[in-house]
Amino acid sequence: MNSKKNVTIYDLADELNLSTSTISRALKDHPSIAEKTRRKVKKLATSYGFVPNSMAASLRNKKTKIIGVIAPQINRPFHSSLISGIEHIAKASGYNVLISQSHEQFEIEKGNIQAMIASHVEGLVISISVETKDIDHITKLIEKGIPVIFVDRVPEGLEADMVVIDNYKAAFEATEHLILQGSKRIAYMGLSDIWLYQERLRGYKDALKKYDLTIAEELIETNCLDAEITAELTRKCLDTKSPPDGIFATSDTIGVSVIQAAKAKGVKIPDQLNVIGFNNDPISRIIEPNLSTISQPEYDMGVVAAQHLFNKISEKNGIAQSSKIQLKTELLARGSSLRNS
Amino acid sequence: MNSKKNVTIYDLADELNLSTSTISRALKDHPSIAEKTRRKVKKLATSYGFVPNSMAASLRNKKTKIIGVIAPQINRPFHSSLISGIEHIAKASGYNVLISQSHEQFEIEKGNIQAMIASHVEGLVISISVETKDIDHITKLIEKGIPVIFVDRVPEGLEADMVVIDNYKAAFEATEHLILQGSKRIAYMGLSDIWLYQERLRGYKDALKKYDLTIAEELIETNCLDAEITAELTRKCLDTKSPPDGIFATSDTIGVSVIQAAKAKGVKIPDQLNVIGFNNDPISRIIEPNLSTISQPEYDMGVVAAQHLFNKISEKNGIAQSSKIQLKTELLARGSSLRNS
DNA sequence: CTGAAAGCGCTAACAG
DNA sequence: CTGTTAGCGCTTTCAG
Repeated sequence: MNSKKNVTIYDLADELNLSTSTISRALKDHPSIAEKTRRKVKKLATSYGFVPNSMAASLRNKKTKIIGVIAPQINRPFHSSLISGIEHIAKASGYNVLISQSHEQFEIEKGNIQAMIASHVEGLVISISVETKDIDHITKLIEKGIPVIFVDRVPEGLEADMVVIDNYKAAFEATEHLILQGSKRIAYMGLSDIWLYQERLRGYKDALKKYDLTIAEELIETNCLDAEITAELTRKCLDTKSPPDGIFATSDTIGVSVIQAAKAKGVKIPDQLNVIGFNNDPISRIIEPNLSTISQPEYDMGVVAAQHLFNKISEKNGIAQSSKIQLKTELLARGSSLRNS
Repeated sequence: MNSKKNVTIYDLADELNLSTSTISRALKDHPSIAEKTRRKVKKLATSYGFVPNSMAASLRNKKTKIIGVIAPQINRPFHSSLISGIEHIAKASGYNVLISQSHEQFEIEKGNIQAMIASHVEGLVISISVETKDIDHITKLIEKGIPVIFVDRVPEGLEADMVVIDNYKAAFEATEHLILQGSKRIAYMGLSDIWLYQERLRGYKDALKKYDLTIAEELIETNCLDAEITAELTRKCLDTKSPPDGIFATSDTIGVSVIQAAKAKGVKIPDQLNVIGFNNDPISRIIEPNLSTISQPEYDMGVVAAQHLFNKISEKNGIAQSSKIQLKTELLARGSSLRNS
């Protein structure tokens, strides 16, 4: 099966009557090697199809050229694009990317992190699960000197490196947009279990306050777990005595369910109900009317997170100065919220 | 920064006045170690927070407990679900997953494979890029004894392990479905550059033949590269003297563009035009009318591919018997193709 | 500019 | 049941 055994620097050394140190140096362009020798070595190496054994190198240098990514779930548009961005930068820097998903479960997340450190990743990009409140398992990593960058789903109130958007501001703007389009009674439909959603909820409320609109608790639904539930909650909401004329949904998935449920009841969008979502998922451009949304630069968030991580990795001196990078979102006004004026 | 240096089995051995071999054995439940010693060792190990250095172990055993996945692009519903399935099984087997994307480019794919073998993955799951015709770089791997499983995008005419669907049959059934719904003149809109699409094209043609319908070359579009082009081609197609009354699209993305373009022209779907897509993407359930489609078990394809790979990895004796696993697809008939009878 | 030698941390004969 | 020993392949002082 294994036809030719792997060639090592010993084989090259023998062949050229040089020492392994010289081979090693020549291969990585060490300045103190004669140009001639270097070429000779490299030529032989390629002709032998020599591939350095990274495990041996890792064992010496404690560098694996691998970074890890832990996401709640990789088959979701947002996260897969995020990972795509990370992978892109990593490869450009000669790194490979190890990926695992927590499936939104705390225990799995902990296990994944263990597995990652067992694989000696040089750094980690983490988007925490909804269940993750206690982050000792992560702070321990950081103390141990392994660079960690949080992205999107960041833990509450921790001084750490992170790449995020301004969820408060984005939600504020989304809500304000509905108001400017004429909505007077706006509902919030989504979740609130993690910090990012709490920020959106806060932004929503503050926008209402700014325009002296009432914050009606009965119009705040924080339990939109799936399409079915969302549809049900939408119906309930629209059936109240004073139904909303605007809805801020914390995701496009939810926004789309809202539109579908509303349309099924004969509610005209946007004439009777303005809707805006969040994420700029592909589905937002398919639903009719097209769903207005907040677009997040998910791919770029991955890119920036990876770049940031590599900075941390290279600056060994690291005076552990933690920074928070905030990327811009964009409000995309589409049919679901643009009233014909 | 690095507070406590990593503990090694030497530290444990010293502490307990045992040899490193005993520690090593105790830790992995080697049968020939006294129950008592084993417990003692394990207890100390956990109390020290000992984490075995996988690089050292790898260097000895040539096992990294890492598999690689190469996909054209990870931020697409199909591939991200596929990867999700692979990751799931890998973790269950104690493996980590290294991921990279070829961005549909042959050279990048080659580079990724190099990087993977440099990271000493124990096996690979590959979905090749559209550009990949020559697969020497991969057969070389296989000869070298590294197990490879192809999935979905498989190279043409190679005896290798693969997990696929029956693209011919699925396309045949999709086309037949349109015929049974009353379509007499059916167009093919999609691509044809890789084998998988050629199979779909073949299935489409054979279905037409079976029902004695003419295969009109002017109704076969194999260049639907993006939404814009697809819309344009759809318009062109519908403007011909004898326009189609049915369209088989090789992906839901294309199918959705077709529907949008047709609706914009005032063509009634499904009354005047039946449409069916492929993949069961989320968007297929958002477009109106909902797009009929062929659902592929992408997550399961990942699961099966990973299981298959682990089989290959464990059976070192490997009489390299290559197998092709075919998973079932399902035709989901929805509004875009169901004529009110 | 090149070589000798030690060692990264773990494993597995082989020998008690 | 436990210990001795010799590496896995590479890097890196320290000496020339």
